[in-house]
Amino acid sequence: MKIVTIRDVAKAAGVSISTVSRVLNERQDVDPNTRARVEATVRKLNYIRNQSASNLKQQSKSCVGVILSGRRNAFLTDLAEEVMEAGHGSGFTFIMDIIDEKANQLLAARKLYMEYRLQGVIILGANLEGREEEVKKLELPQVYATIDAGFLGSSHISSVSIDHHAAGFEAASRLLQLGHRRIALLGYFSRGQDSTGARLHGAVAAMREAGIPYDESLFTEVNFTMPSAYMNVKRMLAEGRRFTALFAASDIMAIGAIRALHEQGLRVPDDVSVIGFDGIELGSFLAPSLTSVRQPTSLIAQESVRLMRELIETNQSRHVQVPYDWLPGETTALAKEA
Amino acid sequence: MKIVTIRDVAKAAGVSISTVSRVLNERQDVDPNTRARVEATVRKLNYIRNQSASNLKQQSKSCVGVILSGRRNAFLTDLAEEVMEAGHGSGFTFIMDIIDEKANQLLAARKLYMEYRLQGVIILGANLEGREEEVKKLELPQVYATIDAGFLGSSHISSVSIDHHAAGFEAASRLLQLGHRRIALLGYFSRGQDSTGARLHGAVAAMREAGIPYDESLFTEVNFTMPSAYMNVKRMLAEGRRFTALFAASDIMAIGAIRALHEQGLRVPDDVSVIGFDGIELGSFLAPSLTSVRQPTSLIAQESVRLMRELIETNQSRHVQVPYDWLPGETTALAKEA
DNA sequence: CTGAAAGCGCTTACAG
DNA sequence: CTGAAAGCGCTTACAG
Repeated sequence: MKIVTIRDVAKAAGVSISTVSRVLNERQDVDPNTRARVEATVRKLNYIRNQSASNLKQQSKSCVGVILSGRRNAFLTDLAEEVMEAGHGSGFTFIMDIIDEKANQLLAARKLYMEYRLQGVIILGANLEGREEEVKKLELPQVYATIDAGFLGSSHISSVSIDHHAAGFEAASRLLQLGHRRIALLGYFSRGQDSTGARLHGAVAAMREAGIPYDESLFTEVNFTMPSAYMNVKRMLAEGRRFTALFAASDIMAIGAIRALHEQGLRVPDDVSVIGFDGIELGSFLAPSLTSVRQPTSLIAQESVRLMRELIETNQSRHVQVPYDWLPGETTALAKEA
Repeated sequence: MKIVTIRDVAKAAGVSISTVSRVLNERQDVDPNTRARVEATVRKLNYIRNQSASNLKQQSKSCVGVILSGRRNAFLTDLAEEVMEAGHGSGFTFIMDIIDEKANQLLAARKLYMEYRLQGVIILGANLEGREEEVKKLELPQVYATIDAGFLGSSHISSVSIDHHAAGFEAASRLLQLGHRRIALLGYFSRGQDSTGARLHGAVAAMREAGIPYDESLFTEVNFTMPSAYMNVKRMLAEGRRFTALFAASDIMAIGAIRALHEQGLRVPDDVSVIGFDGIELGSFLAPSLTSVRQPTSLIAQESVRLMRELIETNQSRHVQVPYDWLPGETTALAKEA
């Protein structure tokens, strides 16, 4: 395939490459007639700009990196899509890097920044636990989506998230109101500086308020995949650890858990109530549909883009909290004992 | 953040940038001592190569594009991941473009090719129906995964796929053996040059062989999303179009269909048997688990990479067929009437 | 409003 | 085995 360069376009249109470049970059200081002629030539020759060459020079372009931790996390991939959509509308160009869930997001962000000369990086679903110093040393505009990074106190870092602790508190409260006393918890159980830990800590707080002490035997550590949730719940059941309700820190984990319950002959919600987290599309198409806590994907995406713009244009750091929704479903019911 | 360039590395290591470049590109004509010194400097300075600059020059690099049609298609996103994995091991660099399901893959391929000076493009989940000319005009090495592009007879095009027609035939045969006579079909119904059409045509052929003529009222056109399958099956049921089995051209569609059946009070598989297609991970975690036809993701991924290599290195075009697996599940049962 | 020229950070013949 | 130099295709002050 013949490669058409800006030089070919310039020659064919009878102008200099500077002028073609101006037209391509939609600068206003071009004569309308010239512009029209160049545009026609671009179309006729099927010219497509070489991104590498363009990026090499153009440092001021609003090219932003998006780090997606874990491609299997339906919530995050949805969020990534919405971020790109929200950004395209307002002139951002994105370059996305999908990394392993367990990979270091900060290293990935740094690498992407260097490789493509970005203006900043939006990091989806990060775990900042114990990485305060590392994050602060990364001196580039960062926006963390789904986690509150305010505690870092960094001037080049913004974030947008729901109140994970409150959401976890609400989920557990709903189960308590239905009469459940033995509630299993699925997820990571960190100190709570990350979103997942905060959800579980919130749930534990609700239980404690209801006079139910934390029962370690009802917690099982699970990474954010269906197989992991499935295996761990299966093991819990095999070990005779019984419960009438289960709160999973993600919908995907809830699905794996439900399968394990199903194989054990336990029915959802008749024998065990289940609440997930995130509110992914799939949840509402399951039978029974999944009860969950919805994170407002579009809103988080829009805020991420807005925060990135503020960080780039006015050097302003903010930490935004957005509301979550309770998502009623068919996997929760009154506890049998009640 | 300070940006470290190849010049900085050269200065710090006391060599020329040519030498640094040689080390970075793992050329063999470098003194071991010099190499070690440069590598140490690279690490010390945390140098990361500017991809734009590198790509601008280096046309011979094995950079391959991957076009993913539709991010919501779990099978294709899995496949994409496996392709990148298979390729990294063998020295390919990938640049992925996720486009809308309805967007033109060929335009996307061309654009990606021009923007990044690729060696070729791997296209996942394409529909070639009625685009023979357009595809052939795209004079760049193309590998189509999941569809047989042999009919194009193009020397710069290879492909790898299962026999979709046979797979569809088998799915329907299984339902027929279970005594089903009224079998609903979900998907696109094209002339059969695309994978989805072939699956449905295969199913129809099986039914015809069993003496069951094609009943248009049992077919519903659905795009590859859960909501679309859900809505359309809901409509079928509302219109009183009854069936005892359903074959969906993808697992995702099967899930949407099952939800519609559930809401109508029809139980799966007691009242309606369901077979999906693809064999995505989620299927086996549903309760009941989804009966399906598995496309061998890893194998398709590996073949795609191998075919691309052959196309680039030896200019050799091939069309490979890989086997599919029958994936037994819990959504199929004997027809009630039987 | 337009063009000639410098330069972005690399890679790669070429010469030694 | 190593370095100086040309050049990849663009963008962007600068001058007019």
